[in-house]
Amino acid sequence: MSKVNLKALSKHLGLTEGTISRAINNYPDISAHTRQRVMKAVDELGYRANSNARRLATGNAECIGYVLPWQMGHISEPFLGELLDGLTSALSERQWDLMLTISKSAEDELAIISRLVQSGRVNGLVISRTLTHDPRIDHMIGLGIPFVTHGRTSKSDNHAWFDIDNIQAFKDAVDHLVGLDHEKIAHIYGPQDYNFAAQRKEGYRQGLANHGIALNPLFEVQADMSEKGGFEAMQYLLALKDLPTAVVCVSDMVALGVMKAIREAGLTPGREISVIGYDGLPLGAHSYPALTTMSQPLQTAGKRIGEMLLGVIDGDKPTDHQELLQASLTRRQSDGPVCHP
Amino acid sequence: MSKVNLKALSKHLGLTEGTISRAINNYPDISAHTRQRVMKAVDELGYRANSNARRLATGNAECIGYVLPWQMGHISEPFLGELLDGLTSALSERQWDLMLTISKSAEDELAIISRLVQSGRVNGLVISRTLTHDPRIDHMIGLGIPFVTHGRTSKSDNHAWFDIDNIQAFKDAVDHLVGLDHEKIAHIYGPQDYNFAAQRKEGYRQGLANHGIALNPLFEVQADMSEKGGFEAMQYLLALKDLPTAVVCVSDMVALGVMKAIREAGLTPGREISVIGYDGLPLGAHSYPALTTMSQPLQTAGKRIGEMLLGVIDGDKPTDHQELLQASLTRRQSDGPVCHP
DNA sequence: TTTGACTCCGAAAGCGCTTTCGGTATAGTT
DNA sequence: AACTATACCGAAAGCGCTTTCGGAGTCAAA
Repeated sequence: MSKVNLKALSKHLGLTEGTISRAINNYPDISAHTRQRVMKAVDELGYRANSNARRLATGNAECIGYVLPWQMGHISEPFLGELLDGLTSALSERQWDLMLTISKSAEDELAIISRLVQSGRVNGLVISRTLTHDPRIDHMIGLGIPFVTHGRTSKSDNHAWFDIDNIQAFKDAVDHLVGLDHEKIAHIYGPQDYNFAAQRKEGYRQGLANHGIALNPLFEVQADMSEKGGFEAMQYLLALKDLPTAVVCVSDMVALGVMKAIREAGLTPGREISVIGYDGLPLGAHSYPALTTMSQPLQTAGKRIGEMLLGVIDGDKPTDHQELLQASLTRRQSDGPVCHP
Repeated sequence: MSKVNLKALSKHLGLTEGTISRAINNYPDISAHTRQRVMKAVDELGYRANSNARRLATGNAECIGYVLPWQMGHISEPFLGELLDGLTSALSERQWDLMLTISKSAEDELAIISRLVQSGRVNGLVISRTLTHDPRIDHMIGLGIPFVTHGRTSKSDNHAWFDIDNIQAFKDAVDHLVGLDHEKIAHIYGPQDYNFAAQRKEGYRQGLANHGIALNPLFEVQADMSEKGGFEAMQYLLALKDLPTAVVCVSDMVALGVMKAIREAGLTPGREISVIGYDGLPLGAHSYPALTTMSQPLQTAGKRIGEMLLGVIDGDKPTDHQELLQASLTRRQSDGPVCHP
């Protein structure tokens, strides 16, 4: 079975390749009768336009790229699936493709972006895990490629982004704990070059300040974004003379490690020490105890990001596509009132 | 800044486009001197070949597709990240791309495969979560596209695949439990149209048979591949008059739900009822209690699959790329000797 | 000097599609 | 009846690259 291309169709129908192309692409200068004939032949012969030829002729890749940071294979697990699901569903309506790349280093990442863009492989990009000062953004602006970031940076006024209100989320978490009479509230935060980690820490501090609670420097401890990181950070906290009665964690994964450390110290999360996570992973419902967490609307994030990017590619002003969503408290069993021994 | 393409380079260097192309692509009929000149200009002008033109001319997409089953956004989270990481790292050596698609239904999935292949977007495919009778395989064979499956089917002799020895893994799990004097061993299995789920159930049964333990039909219960599924399945088991003393689960996620059900029944996983999972997720180390599990070598799976696919695309016999790896027991705290009250 | 063998590059034909432009047939006007 | 307008399709250029082929030079061997 030889390739069924326009030439074959042309021979089969006795029409020019150009005419067939216009018929398929709904040009107005094709009669209804001819268009039907063409479509029938397309079905029968199983014709499908060669993407690469089409892309070359139109200069449109019909494809967007998602560049994942290196070392994110682990920390991203929670939202990677959801995000990809949303992204592809947004793209599928136009039959566009999603190209996925994973960088091995920061420089590598810029190189990948250049390659993707300059070789015409994609006409839009999505990046995640934005840094407070993110070189990727200037790089993409310099390349003139449409893009949407998942997360803001310290100055995100001039491009499209999707983000969760991290500051508010952690203020809310602190509010909730204060409402349970907690005052000795610790925070396990992530690497501060990640903007979301910086924002969450800021939200924690603002939350304390709102209630006139003085910041205890010993109660702020940094951790890797993993269960192990949380476990080790909590061990540090547990070694303090004056223990916190609550801990807000930068992520659910970290919180799981935190709870393990608490259990191993012979204490019970949610009783002696309350724990609040962030992400709202379904997983947290089955930990011990079930994790109270700030849930972010991940299911829609990917889809919205995809739609926003398509909008920017279509020529919308990037600044018209900036969306801030709120997280919400999902209360389970890892929080409780202060335990007065 | 106008586009820097071969024509621009040609004008700049006073060489023909064809000559420049051959110089860049290391044709032997280009003098060292000329090649240096060309490479220098390439660097200076920042030339990068247009992928779509190149793909059209060569008929090579330099891209492979990974088609994820619908509804897998959830169940795949554990290995999705790892697998993608491995896949892309295998591809990056050749500068190939990875195209990701997520189907919305089974028919949709076949349609996506057809589209990707017939439009020349990819020259190879990877599929995961193979079914016992998997229509995708015949479909891909019919299309004549190189592919590698992650997981076998009931008859996988004629194509390339990568798989874990599920039967052996679950025999090993049963062996381990029998070694701890367990006899009343239950199995929570996944949907049997998934081949891996069928294999694991078979391994469980063989394990019992090897030790002369009669199969108790009440001890086999099906669950969705999620924490929730495991939770509900275990609730069913806990309602039996004669409780099992151990449960082997089709996956770690299921096992987490199982342990929660056990805890809520006032029992302790690893004491009254041992629990063994499958996957070896790092996450399991921080559950309560830490989950004993059969670990599969996920870190290399993606990379091997990528390498195998490239081999098949290069013309290797698909049957030369079949790889079966063994899982290994990662013992933590959710298993223990039989508890005689 | 002629011949042969190389070396190196130019010329040109594609890859399969899109899109503009122009031309013929038909319909609609006066 | 002649003229303008409209509907519809053919012709051809072009997207940017690859690859084959042949030919002009060079050099050594005969």
